[in-house]
Amino acid sequence: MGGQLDEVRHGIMDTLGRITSFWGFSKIMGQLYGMLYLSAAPMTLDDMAASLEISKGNVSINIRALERWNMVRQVWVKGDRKDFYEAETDFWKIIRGVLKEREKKEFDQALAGIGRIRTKSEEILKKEKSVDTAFALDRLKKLEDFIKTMDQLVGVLLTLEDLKRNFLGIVKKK
Amino acid sequence: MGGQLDEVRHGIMDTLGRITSFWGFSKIMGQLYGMLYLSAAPMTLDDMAASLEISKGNVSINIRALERWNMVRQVWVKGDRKDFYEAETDFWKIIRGVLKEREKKEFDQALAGIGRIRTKSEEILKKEKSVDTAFALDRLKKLEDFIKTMDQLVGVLLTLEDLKRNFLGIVKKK
DNA sequence: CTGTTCGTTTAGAATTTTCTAAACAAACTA
DNA sequence: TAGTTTGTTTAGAAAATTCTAAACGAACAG
Repeated sequence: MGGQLDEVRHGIMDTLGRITSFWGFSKIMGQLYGMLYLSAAPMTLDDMAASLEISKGNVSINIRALERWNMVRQVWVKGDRKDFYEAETDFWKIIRGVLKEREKKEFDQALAGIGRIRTKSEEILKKEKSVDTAFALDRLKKLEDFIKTMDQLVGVLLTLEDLKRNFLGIVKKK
Repeated sequence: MGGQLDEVRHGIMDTLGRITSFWGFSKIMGQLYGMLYLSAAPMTLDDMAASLEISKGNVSINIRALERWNMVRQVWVKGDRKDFYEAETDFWKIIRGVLKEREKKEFDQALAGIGRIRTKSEEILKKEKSVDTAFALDRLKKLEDFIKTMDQLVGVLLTLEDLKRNFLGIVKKK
C-alpha cells in the first residue's frame, strides 16, 4: 500500500526535522510533527515508533515536548485504550506560543543580566575613576538599549497578536 | 589591577555566552565577542586564550567564526606582528547579516523542500485517486503557503533594510 | 641559513547529548 | 485476583560535539 505516498511522508519528515533542528528543538520533534501533520487519522506512540524506527521511549519524551509547545494534542479514540495524537495545524498559534514562552523569556533574562552588570560598573565608576571602566560602561549602556529595544519589539508583537485574537474572539461570539 | 572590572567582564561574557548559545552559535563565540566588546584596546589570540582559560586553537576557530559573521574584525597594530581583533559595535548590521546569510537561506531551502514534496504528491494524485493522498496534498499546500509567507517576510525585511542603508549612504555622501 | 614567533590544523581525549532496552507503574481485562 | 496492555522513567550504550596539546608551516629576525 501507498509506497508512493510514503516517499512524500519521508520528505516532509526530513524537511520538518531540519526546521525544528534549526530552531533549537530536536530533530525527532519535527519528524513526529510532520508525520502527524500529513496523517488523516490520529496516531499512537507505537505507530510512530514503528514508522520512524525509533524506540517507544524516545517517541514518548519527544511527543511530550511537542505537547508542551502546543504543536500536538492528544485525542481520545472511542474503544481504544491507547493515547492518540494529532497535529495542531494553526502555525501562527504555534509561533506565538513559542515566542511567548521561549523567546520572550530569553530576552527578559538577557536584559536583566545586562542591567545588573551595568549597575555594577556604575558603582565601580563612582568609587574609582578609571578610563577602562568608563569605556566599558558606555558600551554596556548601548548594549542594554539595544536589547531593551528587541525585548520591547517582541513584547509589542505579542500584545498585538493578543489584541487581534481577543477582538476576533468577540466578533465570532455571534 | 581592576579586580572589580573583571567581575563586569565575567558578567558580560556569561550573558553573551548564553545569547549566542541560544541562537545556535557556540557559547565561546559569545564570550569572545563580549570580551572584545568591553575592551578599549584590540586583543590578540593569546590575550583572549589566557583570559578565558581555553586553548589558543579553540580561540582561533571561534574567532574565525565571529569574523565570518562580521561580528569581529581584524585590526593591524603598528610594530606588532600579532593579529589583533576588535568587536563590530553595530548590532543592527550584525543581525541583518545573520538574517541574510543564515535565516533567509534556511527559509529558502525549506520552501524548496516543501515545493518538491507537494509537486510529487500532485503527480501521485493524478495517477491514482486516493483519499489519503488528497488529504496530505491539502495540508502540504497550507504548509507551503505559510512558509512562503515567512520567507517573503524575511525578504521584505532585508529589502527594507537595504533601501534604508543605501538611502542613508547617499545622504551622507555630502 | 638558523631561531623564534605566530596562526592554523589535527588526532585523539573529554564532555555532552541522544538513544535504546529493560524495568517499572498504572490502568485495564477476564 | 492474576495477567495484559499501556506510557514513562532510567541506566548505560552510542553518537555527536567540543576541546586541548602537539605538530605544522609560514613569516620574520638575527
